Amino acid sequence: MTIPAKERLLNAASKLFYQNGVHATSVEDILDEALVARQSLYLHFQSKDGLVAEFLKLRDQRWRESLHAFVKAHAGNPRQAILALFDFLQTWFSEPGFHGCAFINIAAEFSDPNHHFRLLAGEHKQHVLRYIKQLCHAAQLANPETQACRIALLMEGAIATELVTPDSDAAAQARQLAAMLLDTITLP
Amino acid sequence: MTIPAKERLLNAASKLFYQNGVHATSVEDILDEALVARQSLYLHFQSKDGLVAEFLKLRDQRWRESLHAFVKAHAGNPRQAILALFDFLQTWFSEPGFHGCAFINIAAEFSDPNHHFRLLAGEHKQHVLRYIKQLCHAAQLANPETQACRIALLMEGAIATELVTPDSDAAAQARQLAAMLLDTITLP
DNA sequence: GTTCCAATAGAACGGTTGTTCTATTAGAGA
DNA sequence: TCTCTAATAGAACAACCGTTCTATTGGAAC
Repeated sequence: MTIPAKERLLNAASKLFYQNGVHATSVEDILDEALVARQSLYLHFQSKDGLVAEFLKLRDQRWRESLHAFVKAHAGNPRQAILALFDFLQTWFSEPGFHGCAFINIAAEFSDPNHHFRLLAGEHKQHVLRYIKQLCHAAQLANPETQACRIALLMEGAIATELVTPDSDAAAQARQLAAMLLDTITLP
Repeated sequence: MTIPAKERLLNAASKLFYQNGVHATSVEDILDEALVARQSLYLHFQSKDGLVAEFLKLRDQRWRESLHAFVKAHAGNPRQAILALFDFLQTWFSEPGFHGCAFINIAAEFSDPNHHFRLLAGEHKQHVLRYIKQLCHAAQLANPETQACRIALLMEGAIATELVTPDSDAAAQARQLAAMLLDTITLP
């Protein structure tokens, strides 16, 4: 019935790490949010850093699952599937508490490219790119790998823009650019 | 001859804040980097936060000056001026110590959109966008304001992509997309 | 030479950080 | 009932945080 402490900890940490950043979130904050004893944290996780790593893995998993589900639900044809990526962004942006890409934010907070968190961020982006490549292949685009990189770049641009300029309708802007790209590619 | 303490402080703080983030940079770190006494910091700045604000203002000024100078030097015609934005990004990315956009990073570290740092970040992006709009007007593009937003989004996408995936040649990718956009706009 | 100001060194402040230790409690399975 | 496990409360830890205080130094302007 009651949610076990480990799960509550991970949920609380995920919320706070994403919302306020890793450095700005103290262990005390997490304990308060999760309503869990201090010792329980070190019983289930090695350290705060260990908890951060678990947060990133969970975030990667959940975010990509949401993306896949959304595209599957909103894709009539392969071309629409690619455009659905940007509709997904739009709904994501409108959610309360949106605070950009957790993995871009991690890269902003930790400068060493070889830091464990940074490697997890790189893996996340690789997984997303691989998925976009699948969609580009399915849409039978010319140079699908190149197009996938371009689509990914448009998504990154929308996410970053929405974070600093929330009233810019960045997802729709990026969607229009993607549509233009698809037209330019498929026409000749 | 010798650089005054205030300037050394601001330079050291700028380097460390940009490289490692605000939260990860301690006052002690700044003093060590600047070779300045502790009291001197509080003699020239109100607090660490005050120093952060000065860093952001200086960063905004210098970065935009570099951009303007580069475009002025590499722009044969108005269309080339727009593409030069992405050549500027490419040279920026190749500089040692590149660590993304300082203002995106600030937004990642501070969640409150009304925080002073966030407002400074918003102003920076507004200034850059205004400049891009000037270029789009000069190039006599249809719907220049809309095109400027798209160009800005492509730039954001390149910067974010380069941060997490340094081997992706993001600036060139974005430049190609911009060129396609300009062709699509100007042809009909 | 005296005054003035920028800059220095270094201790001290209260508060917070992540982590560990000790001891106790509640509930489920045997 | 006894045992095992998960979870709790709360003190304690050393280290670090941003900031302030006191006292001193060096050089330039007058």
